[in-house]
Amino acid sequence: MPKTFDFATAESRLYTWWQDNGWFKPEVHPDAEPFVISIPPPNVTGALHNGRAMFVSLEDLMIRYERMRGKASLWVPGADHAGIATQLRVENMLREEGTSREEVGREEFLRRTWEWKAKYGGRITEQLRRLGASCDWDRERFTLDNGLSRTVRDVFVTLWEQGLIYRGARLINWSPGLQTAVSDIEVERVEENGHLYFFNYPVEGGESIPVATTRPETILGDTAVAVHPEDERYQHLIGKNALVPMLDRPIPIIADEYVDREFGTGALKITPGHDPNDYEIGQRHNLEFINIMNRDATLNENAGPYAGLDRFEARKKLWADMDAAGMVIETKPHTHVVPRAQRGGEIVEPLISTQWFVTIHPLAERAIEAVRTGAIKIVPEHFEKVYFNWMENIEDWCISRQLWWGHRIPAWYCDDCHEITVVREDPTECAHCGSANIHQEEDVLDTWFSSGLWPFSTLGWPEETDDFKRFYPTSIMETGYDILFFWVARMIMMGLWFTEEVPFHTVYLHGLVRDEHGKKMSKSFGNVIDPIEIVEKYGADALRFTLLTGSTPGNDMNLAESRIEYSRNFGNKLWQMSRFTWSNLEGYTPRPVPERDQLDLPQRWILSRLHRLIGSAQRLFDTYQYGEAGRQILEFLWSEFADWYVEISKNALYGDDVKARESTFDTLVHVLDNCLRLLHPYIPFITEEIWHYLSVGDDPLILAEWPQQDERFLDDQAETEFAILMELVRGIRNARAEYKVEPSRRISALIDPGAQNGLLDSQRAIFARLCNVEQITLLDGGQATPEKAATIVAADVTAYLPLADLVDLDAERERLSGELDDLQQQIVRTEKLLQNDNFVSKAKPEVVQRERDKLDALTASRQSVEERLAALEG
RNA sequence: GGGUGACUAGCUCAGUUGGUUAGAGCGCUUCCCUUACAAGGAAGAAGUCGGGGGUUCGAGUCCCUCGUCACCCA
Repeated sequence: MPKTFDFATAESRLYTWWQDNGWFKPEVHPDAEPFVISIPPPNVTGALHNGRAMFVSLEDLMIRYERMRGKASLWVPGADHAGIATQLRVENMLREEGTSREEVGREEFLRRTWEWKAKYGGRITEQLRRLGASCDWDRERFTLDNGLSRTVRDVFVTLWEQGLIYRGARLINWSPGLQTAVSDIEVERVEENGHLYFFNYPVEGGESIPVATTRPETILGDTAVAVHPEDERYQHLIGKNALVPMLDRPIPIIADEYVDREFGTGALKITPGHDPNDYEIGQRHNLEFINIMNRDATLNENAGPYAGLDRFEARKKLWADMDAAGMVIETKPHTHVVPRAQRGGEIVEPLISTQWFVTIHPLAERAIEAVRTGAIKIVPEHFEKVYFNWMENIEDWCISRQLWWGHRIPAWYCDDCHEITVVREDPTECAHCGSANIHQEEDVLDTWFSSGLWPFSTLGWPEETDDFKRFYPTSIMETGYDILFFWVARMIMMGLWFTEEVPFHTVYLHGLVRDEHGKKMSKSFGNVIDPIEIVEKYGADALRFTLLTGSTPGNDMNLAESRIEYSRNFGNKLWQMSRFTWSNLEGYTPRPVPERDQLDLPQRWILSRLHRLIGSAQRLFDTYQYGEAGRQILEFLWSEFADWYVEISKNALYGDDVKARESTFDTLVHVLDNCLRLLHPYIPFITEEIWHYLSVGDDPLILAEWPQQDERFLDDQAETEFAILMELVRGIRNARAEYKVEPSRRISALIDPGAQNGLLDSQRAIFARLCNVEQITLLDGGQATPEKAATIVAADVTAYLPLADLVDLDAERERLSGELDDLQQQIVRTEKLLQNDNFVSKAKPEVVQRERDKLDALTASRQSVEERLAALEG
């Protein structure tokens, strides 16, 4: 074995080997129960960021784990076409060429986009591979490929036929820059500094009413002024008409409880055509809906003299004109929430526009029910509340986008009878009047419409394919909580509606990856950690292990490079302990561990600890607590196996006792064997590589069986006894450090073993190895103890280190009395506890027993310390 | 305004769904290149678990309340 693991060459070599052998495919376990994950499809435009590294790590962990458990594990990979993002990308390219989308036309634009996709679309999947993603690449899908497009079309037509899709005018979010509608959840609300504009709204008959607004240009679209019904200030005005400034259009003054009397002036201008809240009020009061804006955010003819002006110019001009007319009261600085497009970032305008919508309530009801009944479980559980809260307040979904890149809506307008024809196969004539004068809808569907079908569309639905029959419903949907609404909710709705089954039984949500101090990673902050750079510097395993053990389900994670370094170090540690074992393996043929009575104490101890670990890991895996499980495996390997057992094993390995050597090998190999299996889902590359060197099994590790706890190895006695040895070793090391005994200096010890005579007699060699105590004399009571000695007490065992030249009696007395205080304190607490009848009668018996045992050990130690102190006084 | 979560060592986080002197990494102090490992080993310092109240024999863990900070939806 090389001195260190060369991840740079090993990773690609192993990945290719796994894949070429078909081990990523569910067919490796042809008849087994399936375990299926559909990948959250990344954008074709995308690059690997830490969020994606997180889902790859988690999903690959789940897939590898279930594969090792013998399931037919299938991870379906793919990408989505990302309508807006991709279109922007190609439009930029065209702009650089000096042309534009409009200039080249729809057909050529699409040709160019596919070309772009062919060239760059593979980058993201290449990056997923670098992390070790064991996807079945033969089943890779793309939301715009033929099969999936077929599914999308089928679903659209079916919903139309069921009357659940309609075309109509509603208030939507319009992105003037992108020139398309976007859905509510594609809009980000950002708190920004703006102004609150106060002015006097003229009222017929010469009066006026003070009103405040953050967007003065919308005044031109006002169709009412509202006050609170109980607001005394404005009672007399209710029912009168106000006059829209500069337009003199009369609008009613109405009363509505929505109005907040405390905010601004307590009177609210109502613009139902350009504000979601006003839209509702407008519906309640049957107000007029006026649209004052064009698609490019200039004002239209409804804005009178301001028509043609850009929205922000209009704001200035109108305000100046109102000022000149004496209506302005004042402007104040004001922070308010501004809606911005998630892609592009410019201010989104709510406006009324004719779009395609899905009537969502019938779908949502089933989706709520599925989670309510537990047919779908969300991990962590508290997201179920978030889910319900959103689902119960859901609004119809605007699914049309004024883009070219996407699934074109399969609807044809008739130029003669003006009816709409929605069909599965491209029509040649109007379904209503038979006219051939028809033209197809220009709009495409929201990308999330196709993503919502992902778990079943990727498996071939609506065809009853073999894959669909075998692998649907899928098992777990693992993704970030930030797309619970965008995506997960929609998959649940669509899945239930169309397949009449839940698309997955569990939703596992991970948190966001932030920088070291919890700030969002962004290019402008310069705090982005690029996962590919990390993989190149530390290896994919280090990144995976950090992401997997550094987070708990649903919680955000702060990623620090020091953490990744530590994971890399752990990999190295694992490599080194394996290399140690490997280097001693010559001539050894692996075989099962001997029966317990053939094992020595350290072996019994480490095997007991190992099998406790396996049990604990299983419990954690069963409850999706992969992070905690990974941390425990590391903790075991590093601070129990390497620090104690590997050191102790050297006694046997370098000794002459052949039987002892062999059972030591058995133990070392057994522990590593099991831990490599446990760790494989976390750090697949290094574990597979070590597995080869140790040649413990014929199969590759990726197909090895997941470890099971063997209760025969659980050994309380060995753990208790070994704990005494550990305490003594630590005590001796501590005394050596305090008295500044040179590390290389071999010393001797006199030990009063109390009731542990056999234990200490048989384990003398441990002290030589672990704390350089070469010669041990066991006292049987009568002998005198050396005066100038450091004393170490563990339970009823007392060790004396005669260090005549170094031990200062005053210091020693101080050390011991400190220890005595400590013991005394604990004894008092434990005694009090045990004297409490309530505790003894109500606590679980094993808890009470544990306290009793503890008290015994403490009391024994106290006695030893007291005796020693007395001797030193004398 | 409605909802969700967080608050534990100087920093970043764990803590098995109540069991008894709270754990890790980084950082800090001291020592050690001992033939698996300096990407390492040994010893150590460091926390009234945000404040207050309650339930319980027992609370970092459950309940109430207050505070601060995030995020989501209006």
